[in-house]
Amino acid sequence: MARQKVTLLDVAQHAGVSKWTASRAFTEGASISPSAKEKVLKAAYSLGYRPNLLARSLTTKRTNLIGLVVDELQNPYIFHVLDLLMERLQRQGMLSVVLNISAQDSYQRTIELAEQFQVDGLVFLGTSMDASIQRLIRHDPGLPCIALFRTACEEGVPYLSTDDLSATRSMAHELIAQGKRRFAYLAGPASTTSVLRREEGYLSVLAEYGLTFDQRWSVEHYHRLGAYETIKESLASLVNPWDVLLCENDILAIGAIDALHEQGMKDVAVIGFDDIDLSASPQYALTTYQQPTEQILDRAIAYLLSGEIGPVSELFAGQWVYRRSHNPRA
Amino acid sequence: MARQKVTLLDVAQHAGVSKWTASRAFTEGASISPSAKEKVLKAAYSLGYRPNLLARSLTTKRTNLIGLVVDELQNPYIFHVLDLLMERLQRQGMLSVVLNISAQDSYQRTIELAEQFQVDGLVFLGTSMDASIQRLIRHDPGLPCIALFRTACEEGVPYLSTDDLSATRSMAHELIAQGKRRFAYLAGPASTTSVLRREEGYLSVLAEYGLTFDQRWSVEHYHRLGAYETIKESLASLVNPWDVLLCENDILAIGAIDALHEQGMKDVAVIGFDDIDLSASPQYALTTYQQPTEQILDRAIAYLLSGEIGPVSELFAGQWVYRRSHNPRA
DNA sequence: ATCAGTTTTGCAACCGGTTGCAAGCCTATC
DNA sequence: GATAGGCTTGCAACCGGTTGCAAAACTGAT
Repeated sequence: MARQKVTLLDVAQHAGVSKWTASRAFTEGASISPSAKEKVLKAAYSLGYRPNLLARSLTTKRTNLIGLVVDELQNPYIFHVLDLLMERLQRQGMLSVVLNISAQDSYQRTIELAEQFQVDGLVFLGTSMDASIQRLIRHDPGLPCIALFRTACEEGVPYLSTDDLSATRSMAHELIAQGKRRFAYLAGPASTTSVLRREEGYLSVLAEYGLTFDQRWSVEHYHRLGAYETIKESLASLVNPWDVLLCENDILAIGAIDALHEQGMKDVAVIGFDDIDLSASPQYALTTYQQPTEQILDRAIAYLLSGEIGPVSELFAGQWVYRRSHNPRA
Repeated sequence: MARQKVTLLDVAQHAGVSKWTASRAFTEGASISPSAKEKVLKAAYSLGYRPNLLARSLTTKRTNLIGLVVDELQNPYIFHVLDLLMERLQRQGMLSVVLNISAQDSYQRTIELAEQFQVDGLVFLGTSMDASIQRLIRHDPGLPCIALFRTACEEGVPYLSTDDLSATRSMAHELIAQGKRRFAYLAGPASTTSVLRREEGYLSVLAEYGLTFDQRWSVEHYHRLGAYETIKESLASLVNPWDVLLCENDILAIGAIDALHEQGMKDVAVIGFDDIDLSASPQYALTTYQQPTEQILDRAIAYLLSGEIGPVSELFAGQWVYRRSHNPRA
């Protein structure tokens, strides 16, 4: 009935050594004779000993726990990243605790919770962040924090992200070169849109040609249905359609395509961002920007593990993936 | 620089009381005078004190950590469940650590890892399970374990799941009543298929009519692309198509529909299972079984929190959601 | 003012490990 | 055969909390 019945002391007694010697058997590079080590390990195995990592963390100050702060888990891309990140951390011997902001009332509370669990690092995954982050940094200067997949960032928190601005600018140039002139933009929730620079990228190029968005919507969640309904409603009262519908990310683009196809409007170009799995489906065949996910995750994990403070806050380049949606008549 | 700079002792000194009194200020229902409690709380606030939950767990034996063991995180439905579960646990003051079997070599190692982190409970999410689970149960009899969304289960581990068998049997009857006779079945990975009873449900009814599957495939992952390719390949050499394509879950059905539509085969009925968000899209309009997700999660959380050993291992009923795909010609 | 009864508080011990230190042992060298 | 030096080991103390117990303080009634 008693949880964690078998403790280090049990192992030590079973092996006929002191608990300190037993402890050393589990510490790599500790000074212990091969024979003692073998005795301890054998005793541990036969007793089914599981070291209590939490007790250990009390003295070592390392918990091997990384806090993953998420917000919009509706977005399939973020979910995919979460999966990859958790798996990689686990391969490095770390475990992830997931902190959902929407389950707590605020950032403040979420971070407090993470601190209480003594996480070794904190990753902000595609979330907006308010000023209370600052407080965290003050409290715990040794805690590596990093924000992923968001460009703008509060001072003090490094970020790793895609170069949204360059990506969208280059696409805008391309579309204009193809003769497109009437653009619409479908944005996500305001809090997140503000930390991406995709809209900015498109707009800045349009401005060079004296253009702007004919229409612009913002949906409350990164969710297919919201995008679908927004575009459907918009189409009902539309006189002449735009040439291109630019979307903040793929899941919105997919909802938009649902609405367009339902109305039989097959010649509006649709552009996404993320390159989620579904975008490759022949139903959608979405032209989109493939984020440099692996690169960003590799960099993030290196940062978390080494605690190295090197040149953080980098932008990485992905690439445009051209599918049918940007040129639907072809 | 020192992590966790401010400790309970600091707070106590700042408040002018002993650390034991300070400790009591944070324990609900402990015997402490209102004035002392106020002093401590004020000191804690001004110092930015964060109780070390891991240190606490040493004596209390509760970590408020729940291990979530996952396997196939490709499956959007499982991902959705994971999200819901994590959020609900967090609202109850518990945090989730996610353990991915594929990151560890085996179940054995995965469970060891969970034990080392002293989780208060273990949830197996839509995973297959081998006999090593037994060993876990032996080691730690007080640890609540529960398997979700899988019907068959090893002895000793309770499960909560959908009544797959009844669901698929009723659909089979219905389809046969509609005159369908030629069936095909698209299964997922063998390890998981075996713990679901969907195929069994369909087959058992077909057998009553002297029927069986004309064709049956198994794809290695619950992934759109695998299903798409399997069906696409199959269609290439197909002489006359089946009436109904039964799929183990929605994401496979969606891949299958991609392949069917691409070949212009619009009159094969497709049936899914799960009712993921995308199934409601007009592109797919998939007829599928809506799992009783909320019920199962409520029950699971009650079990984990209360440790109650009551009547576990229940099956819950969902409902069929009829959309275009089961009757595409209409 | 006294005393019993009830809070409130301080203390020691403990949870399951780790680590610096000093003592013990072994080996090697002269 | 003595001694220096390196390994191994036991010990005390500690990490940041909690808890049972007993002393202390307060309360109110006599």
